[in-house]
Amino acid sequence: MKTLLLVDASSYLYRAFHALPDLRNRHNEPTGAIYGVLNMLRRLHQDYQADYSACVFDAKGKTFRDELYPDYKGQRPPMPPDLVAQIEPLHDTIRAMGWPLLAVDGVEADDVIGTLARLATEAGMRTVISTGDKDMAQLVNGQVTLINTMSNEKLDEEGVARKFGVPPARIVDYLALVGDSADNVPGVAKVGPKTAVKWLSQYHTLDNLMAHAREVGGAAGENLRNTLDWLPKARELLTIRRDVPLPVGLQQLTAEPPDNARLRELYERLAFKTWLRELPAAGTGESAPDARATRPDPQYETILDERLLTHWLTRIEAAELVSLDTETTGLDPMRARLVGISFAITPHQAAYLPLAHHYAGAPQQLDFAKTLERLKPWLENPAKPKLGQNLKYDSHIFANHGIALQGITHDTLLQSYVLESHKTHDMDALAARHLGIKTLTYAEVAGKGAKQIGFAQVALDTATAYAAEDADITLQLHHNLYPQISRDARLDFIYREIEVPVSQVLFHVERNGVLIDSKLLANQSRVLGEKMLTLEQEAYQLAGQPFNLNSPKQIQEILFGRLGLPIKKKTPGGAPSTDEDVLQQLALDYPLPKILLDFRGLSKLKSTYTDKLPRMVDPATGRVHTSYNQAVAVTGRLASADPNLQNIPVRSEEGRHIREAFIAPPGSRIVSADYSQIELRIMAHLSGDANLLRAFAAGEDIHRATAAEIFSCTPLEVTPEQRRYAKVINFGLIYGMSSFGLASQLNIDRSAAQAYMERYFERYPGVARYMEHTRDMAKRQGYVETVFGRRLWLPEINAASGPRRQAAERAAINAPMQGTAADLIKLAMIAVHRWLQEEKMQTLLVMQVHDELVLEVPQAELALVKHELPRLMAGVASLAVPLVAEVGEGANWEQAH
DNA sequence: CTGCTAGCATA
DNA sequence: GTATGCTAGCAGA
Repeated sequence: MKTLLLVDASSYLYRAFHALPDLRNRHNEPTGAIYGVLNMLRRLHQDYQADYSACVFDAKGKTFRDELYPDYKGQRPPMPPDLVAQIEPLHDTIRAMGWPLLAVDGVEADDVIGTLARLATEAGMRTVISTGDKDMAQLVNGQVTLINTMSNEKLDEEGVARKFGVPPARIVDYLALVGDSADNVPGVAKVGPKTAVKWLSQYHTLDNLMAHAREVGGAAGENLRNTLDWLPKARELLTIRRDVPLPVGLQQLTAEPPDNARLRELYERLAFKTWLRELPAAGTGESAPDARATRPDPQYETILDERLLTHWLTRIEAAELVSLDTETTGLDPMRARLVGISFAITPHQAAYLPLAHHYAGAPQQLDFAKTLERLKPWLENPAKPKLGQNLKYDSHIFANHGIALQGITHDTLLQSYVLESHKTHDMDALAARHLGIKTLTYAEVAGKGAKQIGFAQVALDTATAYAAEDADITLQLHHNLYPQISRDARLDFIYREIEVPVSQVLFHVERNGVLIDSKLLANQSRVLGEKMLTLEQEAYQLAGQPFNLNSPKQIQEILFGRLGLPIKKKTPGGAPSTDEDVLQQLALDYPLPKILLDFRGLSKLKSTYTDKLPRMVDPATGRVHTSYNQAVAVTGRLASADPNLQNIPVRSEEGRHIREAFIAPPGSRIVSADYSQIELRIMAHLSGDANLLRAFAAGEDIHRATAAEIFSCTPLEVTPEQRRYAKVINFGLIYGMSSFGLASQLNIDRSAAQAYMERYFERYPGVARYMEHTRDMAKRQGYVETVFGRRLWLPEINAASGPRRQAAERAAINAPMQGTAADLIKLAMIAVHRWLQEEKMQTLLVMQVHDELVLEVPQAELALVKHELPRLMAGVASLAVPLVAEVGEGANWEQAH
């Protein structure tokens, strides 16, 4: 008779987490629960030589029980972050051990086990279920037994009857009467095991007991009669399903041989030293004491002759996926030149192709131009899949040499970002985190600081060790990370349909650059400088001495020391603050603060923008090329740097002049389109609030509509002041604001702010519910999601520190809205870029500013773009509210608004 | 030369 | 109250 071994891993996970000491590895990551579950699996593996086996986990997602009974598992506290953190590595290890692992979305582990046990019984197999959960007793029959690996208790039919007092077939009836506090399913009040067993032995079944409920005496009988409506539902909740659809059949539940290399990596990372020693050492057959020796020696070669180049080219051409990395002369993507290229096709094997190393005694290298020509067809072939770490950068490098890199299929930077946007994604960190490998750092091969040398000056053997490792590690990371993405359809969408394609779009946007009127900015700099000089003199007069108006420290000495002005607030460092808010308050009573405010405003404009932007013009293209960081913002937004084009002034009159310097070349115009009220619309969609949805559907002025609700008047009666209040409240909601924050923003007292917020939530109850729900989800699972399934992790959501936790709660409220907006505009960028390419248009996408796209449009395409752009932007998704994009056009960015 | 703080520009 | 990046000043190399 064949045996199926089923492990109710989720039930052990919790128990191991609470039962075992807080073990940690050297990165201070928790490992105790992993250890406990693995230990149990190893024992089971020894005790039962099963023909088929599966380790079953609960998967995420609501199940039919949540639908049936919203309070299901309601009392259960959210999973502690230290436990959440252990799930991934545990899954990885179990897979590496060769166990079939099942986690079926929307189905609890119990139901997966119930269904498999039925299938096995029908196939004439014996089933052993390893569980710590008494509910499973209902599955026991002549062929199905339970084993509690922690207490070593075994239960067959007789054992169940002995332990519970009822046979397996009556366990569900028994549980319905007694209730299950762990799942928050109530039973009959005052009825415990004793009464339940007594009733069931007298009436045999729950149905029969209910039919004769009238006859049952005592207070418990009364309670029984009061619970008659509930009991069938309780029974349904507690009944383990045996008929759920499963993605695999019994035949697939055969153990694989262990992947010892992977186990070695995992045990090293988890610091399970004993088990590590038990592993057969790679190749040598002897045990390996330390981390380095346990991995196969990587084979890295340097390509210096035609024969080896041909060999690698042949392999690359045939490979399903090639990991690729460039080494360059610098970090500026528009200007850096190629020094060498590395490739990897299988883990632990890689090659470095040096092309431009220049140092005394450098070996002869293959001809730069000829070699690139040989590589070019493969590099430019979209049908040859490529993998890299931030291939947007490598695309620029190749573009600098006239090569258009195509076939970008995977990017580990983006994989890590999609999985864990809140962490860092540099390769050294990824290798340490996911592979337990300490990689060579750039500083180790090229030095740091002033003494750093260019990569072209790095000796070839060192260069090979570094460059080949990068390609190799990237490949290994891909094997580790991508499976984690692909098993979740929504994450896979974010990665494949948003991040990977948008990276290509950003490459083009960066390369396009934007035209700047440097003369205009120089003029503005001169004017600003003159004004600043005047203000400076006035400030010296008022202070009675000269001082540096750019130094908060000196300002603080003058204002609060020499002049004795009142201190309004302190900086986090404890010094008296001189920020805008403080100076504005002081300006009401004193002249100097106003001067300082004006000076600061001008100084910021001059140093950050009018002086800086002309210096950022690329001499080769005559344009400014920003660089979009696609993997820093935890919410999914882009970040622009070198220079930052996402914080060009717009609010002040002088500031807006700077936008006049963002121009189009003769014959073209600047077109800008921005999403209208995107985050509030997303809030309406996410919350489903009827009132908010209606206002957007009707195309109302949303702040006016809000004001009308809060102040109980018609929209027409709303005063400008009331509308301003409503606008502050609407924005505050997006930021997860408290009444305290609202009060300080509106300069009103806290109780008034509280009253406004209460009034708001009265009028928009769906929004209130949504905020509650979001906080709750964040605490439960440690992350929140955008509409498209991007995960936004909140590591501090269950922090012990009150302020930190509250900050995380506010971030949790904001993240789905900011993140969904980011998803939408990324989709829009992809759609717009695709359209421009397909139609072979001359129009260039030149900037993205969170909810706005800026394009440079030749006169001939102007009408078409102005018509199509807002349509494409509005059409990327259909939410419960209409998306609206507003388009403008002008000779410069300022006019286009 | 590097790293930190304060302050401030945007969505 | 959310999310970023950049500047100047300043302290310790």
